Amino acid sequence: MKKPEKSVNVRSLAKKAGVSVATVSRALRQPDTVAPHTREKILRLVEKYRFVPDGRAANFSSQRTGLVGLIVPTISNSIYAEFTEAIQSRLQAAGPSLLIVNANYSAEIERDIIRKLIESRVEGVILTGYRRDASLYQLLEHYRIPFVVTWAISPKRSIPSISFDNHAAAAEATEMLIKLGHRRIGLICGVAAINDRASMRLEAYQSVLEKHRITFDETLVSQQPFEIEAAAEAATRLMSNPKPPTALFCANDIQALGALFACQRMKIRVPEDVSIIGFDDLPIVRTANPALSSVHVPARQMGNAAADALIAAARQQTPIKSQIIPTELIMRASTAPLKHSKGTRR
Amino acid sequence: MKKPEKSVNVRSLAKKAGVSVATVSRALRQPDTVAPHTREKILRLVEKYRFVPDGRAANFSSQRTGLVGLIVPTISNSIYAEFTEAIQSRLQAAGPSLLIVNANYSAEIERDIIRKLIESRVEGVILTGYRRDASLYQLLEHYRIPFVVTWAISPKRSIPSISFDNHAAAAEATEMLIKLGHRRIGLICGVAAINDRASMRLEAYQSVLEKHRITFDETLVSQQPFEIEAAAEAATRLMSNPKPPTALFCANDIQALGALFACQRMKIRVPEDVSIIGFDDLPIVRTANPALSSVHVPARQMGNAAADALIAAARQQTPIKSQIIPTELIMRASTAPLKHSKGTRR
DNA sequence: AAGCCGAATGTAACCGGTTACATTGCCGGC
DNA sequence: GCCGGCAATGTAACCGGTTACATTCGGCTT
Repeated sequence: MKKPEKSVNVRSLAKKAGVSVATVSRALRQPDTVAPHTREKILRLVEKYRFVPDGRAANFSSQRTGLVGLIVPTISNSIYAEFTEAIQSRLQAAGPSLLIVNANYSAEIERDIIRKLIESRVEGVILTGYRRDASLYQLLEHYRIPFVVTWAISPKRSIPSISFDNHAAAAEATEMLIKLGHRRIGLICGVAAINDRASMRLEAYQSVLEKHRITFDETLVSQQPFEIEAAAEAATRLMSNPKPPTALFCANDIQALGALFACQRMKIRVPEDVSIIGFDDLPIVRTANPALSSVHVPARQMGNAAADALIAAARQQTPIKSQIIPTELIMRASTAPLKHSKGTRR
Repeated sequence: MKKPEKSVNVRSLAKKAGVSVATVSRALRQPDTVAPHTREKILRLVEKYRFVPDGRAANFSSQRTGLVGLIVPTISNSIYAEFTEAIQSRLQAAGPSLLIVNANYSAEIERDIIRKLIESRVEGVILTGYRRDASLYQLLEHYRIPFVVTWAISPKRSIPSISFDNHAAAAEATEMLIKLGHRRIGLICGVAAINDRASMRLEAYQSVLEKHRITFDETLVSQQPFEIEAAAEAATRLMSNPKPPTALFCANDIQALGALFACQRMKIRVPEDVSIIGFDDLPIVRTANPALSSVHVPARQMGNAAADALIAAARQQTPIKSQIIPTELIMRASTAPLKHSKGTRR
């Protein structure tokens, strides 16, 4: 009762064309090594039978997959879209295809993904963040799969990273708010326990406060998943503090927008009553009212550099060199010097 | 001078364990068909040598890939993120992995992608929009790869689609604006020539105007790529019209936000001076000020249904049934009845 | 005319699991 | 004591291209 349908393959095609399998394969891969007449006869048959060679067999046999894996924590945030597009266009120019996978901020999912990528023998992996089980890095090394960490600087020499410096970038933003005279500075950031980028930005915030002898006030910090609604609620809570902050540093632009909208609802003026600085510099925050100050993140360059590095590593056997790409704090209309309104602390 | 490194595989492992390759394979795939003692000996070796079986060989040999391809026009718009996540979680429960690819609104890229998906012998393909070369559908059919169109209802019976109705949804929004008394209604939408969803929404807008005997004014329509800045500029242009529209229908929420921000800049009040309706119902428009009215798109259900349909089609050989999923026009604070101010506004 | 070269093509091994089928060995029933 | 039957394991074909190496043959050199 089985289907008798033989799928067309190089052997059946070779028979029809009256040539050998090697000739068919060559006609498709290296057309100029086949006599024009033979080649055309074969290509006509390929067309006629709509032959699409089995890529698995092809790269299984040739021992090359032409695949690079990219693991991002989410695809909801469009900052990763820009990053992904940069990687994709670089890879496309060089050959390999990109396998985009979404780990959803889960270490377990990421573990499974990495395993699957190794199973499919990808020729490179781009990781987001450095914090993960050491055995995963060992596995990649064991299979000689070049990999590179992005969006975070790896603290270990053996783990190459191509990234901007989260700590420095967040510190710069916090410093700027202090320079503007702010002392009560709220922080809305991601959940540090599951997100090393959030954790580094939080650390930077704390260390800058400490440097300026401003006591850390836990009630001014809110760790939230990256959903605008959650951020808006967090901002509402922070601004309802008996001694509300005069500035908010949001370690993510989605959260900054949530904070902005929440302030507008509460009739708290930005930047007159509260200054806001975001992080990522998404196109949307440039267009918002007021346009939000934000830390510009070099997503595109980072993607380009990571892709180039992997391509080079796959070609030669050279190890990947770590790079640090600068960020830029872009000041727009959402930040202003602190006004010393009477009756309040200074 | 070649590397002497033999990668570990079932054969080398079998030798070390003193068993046959079949036993190794079974120890990994069907552990209970192997005697506990043997199984543990093998698993210990797998652990020791960090053996990760070659998935290409595995699914090449077993003739199953466990792969489903998803082609989206962009990953920048977070509405696709929700859709993608729904698909991913359904597939994960059933087994297959999801290959996400970004066609970037380009027919050529999409053509290459479909070819590559066929080459890798995916077991299903989820497409966005129905408008594409017929030969691509034929190729998929020829290779017996189940596929389904989403985000647009396919006009052909032979092409199954699981989608909401773009025409009906856009018509409902336009009707609502008319019902609120608006007669001069601007439209900002995607580029109809490259985007069948945009084109259907534009058509719906036109047909509703016609139904209400409102003459179509070309200067009130702007087709734009989905970037907030472009939409903001378009809105600025539309609102600078000597006879500006009293309502804007934006066939995409990103564009609606751009329009909202542009109006705020121009000190045009929303909804007092101009009503805005968006499309997609992104979380961000619910939080914006004013919260935007928008056509809620069933991205999650559509993703679930599409994934389920492909899984079913792959299991049995049943063809996929088309489905239409309802949308819902959600009215929020950005829309108001037309005020009959004579001559002036503001 | 013998010998050589290179272009065109053919042959078959190979990539690394999977799996149908074969084999082995042990137990219990009769 | 023989044999059926089952559990555990082994053997080897197979998936479908790729490619190293072999072969064929026409033409050119000397």
